[in-house]
Amino acid sequence: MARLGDCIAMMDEGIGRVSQVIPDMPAAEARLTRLLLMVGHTFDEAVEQALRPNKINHSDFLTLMILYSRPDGSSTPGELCEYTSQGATNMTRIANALVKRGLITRGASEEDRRRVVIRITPSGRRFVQKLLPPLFPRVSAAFAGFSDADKRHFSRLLRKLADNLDHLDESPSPVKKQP
Amino acid sequence: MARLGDCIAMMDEGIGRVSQVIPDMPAAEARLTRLLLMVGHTFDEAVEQALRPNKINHSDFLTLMILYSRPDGSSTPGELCEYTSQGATNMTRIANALVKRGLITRGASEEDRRRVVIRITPSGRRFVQKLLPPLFPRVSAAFAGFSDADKRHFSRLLRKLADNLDHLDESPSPVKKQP
DNA sequence: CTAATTTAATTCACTGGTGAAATATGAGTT
DNA sequence: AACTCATATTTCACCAGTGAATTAAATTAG
Repeated sequence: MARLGDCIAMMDEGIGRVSQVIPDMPAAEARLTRLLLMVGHTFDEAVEQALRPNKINHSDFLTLMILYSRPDGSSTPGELCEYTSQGATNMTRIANALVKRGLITRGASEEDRRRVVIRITPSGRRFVQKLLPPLFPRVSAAFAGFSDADKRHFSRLLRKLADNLDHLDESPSPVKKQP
Repeated sequence: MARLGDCIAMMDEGIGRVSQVIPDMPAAEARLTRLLLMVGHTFDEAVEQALRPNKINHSDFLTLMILYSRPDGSSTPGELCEYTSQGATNMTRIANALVKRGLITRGASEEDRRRVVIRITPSGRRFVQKLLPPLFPRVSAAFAGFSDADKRHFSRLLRKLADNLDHLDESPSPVKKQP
């Protein structure tokens, strides 16, 4: 597989050429978008690869981590869908897989019988505690050479992007409401 | 679907709680990793959504864009795999789809008859030229509020991350080779 | 020159994820 | 209470992407 640096160099040149043919393209923003997508995708792959020895995939792991991080260790499919950005369909599959491995339990809710309550098991907690520490060195290595200021800036810029994305579809011309 | 800002808030709290149980976790880096993955994923979705009216998906579009950006408008499946981070299997499917729509042609290479030469067609070029401009406002909007310095910093940090990722698996302890 | 190895692309079987429809419960209205 | 309407989850059919095996051509070794 090509190194990411080579892909980026190639993308830089490509956008340079395209922006000569189509001059009103926002080339700087297009570069940043491609850059973000490429780095994000590679990060994703790296996580998937790090999890593979544990025979768990990223979305199953993320779901389990959310349960682990909850004070009461429980949630519902609907809520997990929201926070994992997964569709309900896929959450059913994820829950099936985690139940089969004994990492979570699935039970009916008392208050609202449409709801299903998902809860991490002791075995699930042990699994997380065993799985996490080996990931730490790679997580740290990914940000090697980042100063504290770099980390703050990066965090700020990503959060700003998130905010922009949240408002992308509302008010294409955000004229202030007339009072 | 939950707003990204809510997912981020929830992630922040979750990592806070987990890092109390597992104190040697690199919490700042874990936060940045999750942030990057979440924003990257949402960007991906936004692109996919913007492309949907044109009945083309992200990887098919990316492949076509690479061809479009080439001076000679041609490449090979192997090369496209490298630069799109797609497997060869999937590139076969992508090429099939684009050929069927008449956006590219597929022919045998003269020099190396194992190779297949893929070339964008005039119709493919028109398709790209028609498709791109409507994307520009959203691309710009995603980076609303980014100063030029912000963009430079963001670019620098992403490229640094890319470089780190390229070296993640080589030399976990980068001791200089003994001469 | 022939045999063994490597490289490029494809095919096949499978995993992961999505949209639309089905099922079941809860909530609001008259 | 009976009738909508909305919500939560699951099922079904399909699209997208991957690893292993296959085919064919080029390269290297003997």
